[in-house]
Amino acid sequence: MPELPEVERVRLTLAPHMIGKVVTRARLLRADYCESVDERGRARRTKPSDLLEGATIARLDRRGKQIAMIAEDGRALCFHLGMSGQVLHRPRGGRREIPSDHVHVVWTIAASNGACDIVFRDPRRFGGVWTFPNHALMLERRWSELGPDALAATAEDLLRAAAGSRRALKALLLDQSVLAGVGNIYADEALYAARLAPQMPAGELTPRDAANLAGLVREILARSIALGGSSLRDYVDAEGMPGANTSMLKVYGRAGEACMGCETKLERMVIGQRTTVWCPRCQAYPRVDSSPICPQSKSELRKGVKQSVIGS
DNA sequence: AGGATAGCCTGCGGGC
DNA sequence: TGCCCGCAGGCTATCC
Repeated sequence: MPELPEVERVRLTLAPHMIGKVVTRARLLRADYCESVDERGRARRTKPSDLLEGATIARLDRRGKQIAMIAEDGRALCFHLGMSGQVLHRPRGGRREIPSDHVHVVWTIAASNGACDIVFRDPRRFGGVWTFPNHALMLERRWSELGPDALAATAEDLLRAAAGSRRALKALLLDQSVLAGVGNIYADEALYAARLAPQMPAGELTPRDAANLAGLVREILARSIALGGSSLRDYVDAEGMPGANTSMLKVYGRAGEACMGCETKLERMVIGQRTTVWCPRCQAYPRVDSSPICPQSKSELRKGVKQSVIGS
């Protein structure tokens, strides 16, 4: 389930194969997987040039769970991996096996040390690709609705959205217009670390809670990036490598098991159509002053980050 | 208008 | 062995 850390790993592992390189060929194998617009923003059939054929890639950007490819001549596209999307680097003549089913886009990249393909596959097709004649139109059409990137989450971002709101705190964290990049896994993990109940009305968030929660969101995401992301089912980066953050998860996927802090059986509930796992004691609501200590101190988080090397 | 809900889509594991 | 069902969930459209 690619969320911000997994998407960032894809961006980081894709970058050396694409930045400064020329796209010699771009193929869309499934027409309905990509939407394109002309200079006036009107929908049109996708052409290879829309998918950056002939362009030199200037940079790869990311906002939340979306990645953008920006060409030197201004053309731009962005994509979302949805639930099952993968963007894989395949060297020409290489031995690396890539499943050939569910492939929707293939970019061929020229390089002095040999050509390669960048293969976008997405079995469940919850993801997609959107192309634009210029970067500004991409920002306007696709990224303007997104909140600040969750790696830079602040207490103010949360408090602004939470003010007067009765929606569940977890639903707020999952709202991409509040913070871009948090998904079901990291929402549960951050709320557990912050000892806040997922069903708590967002409007009850105090400035102190918000500061703590924002800091934990940043640190949990940063640590996961450093560890290569969380591989639950089929997530791998562009080099086909799974992530090692899965073993760091304290509540996600552990319903019915014991809380690592207090041994209480973790409960499962549904919030906003999403499975939510939480500790009814550590994350008590209404709050209880004498709740036990859960093992997710900031020092422990920092240790996890420092022990890993963040790629550039 | 904020907030909740259906629907998209495939693969997989459990139960029979 | 094989089939059916439930479940996984990011996002958009739609409804209340």
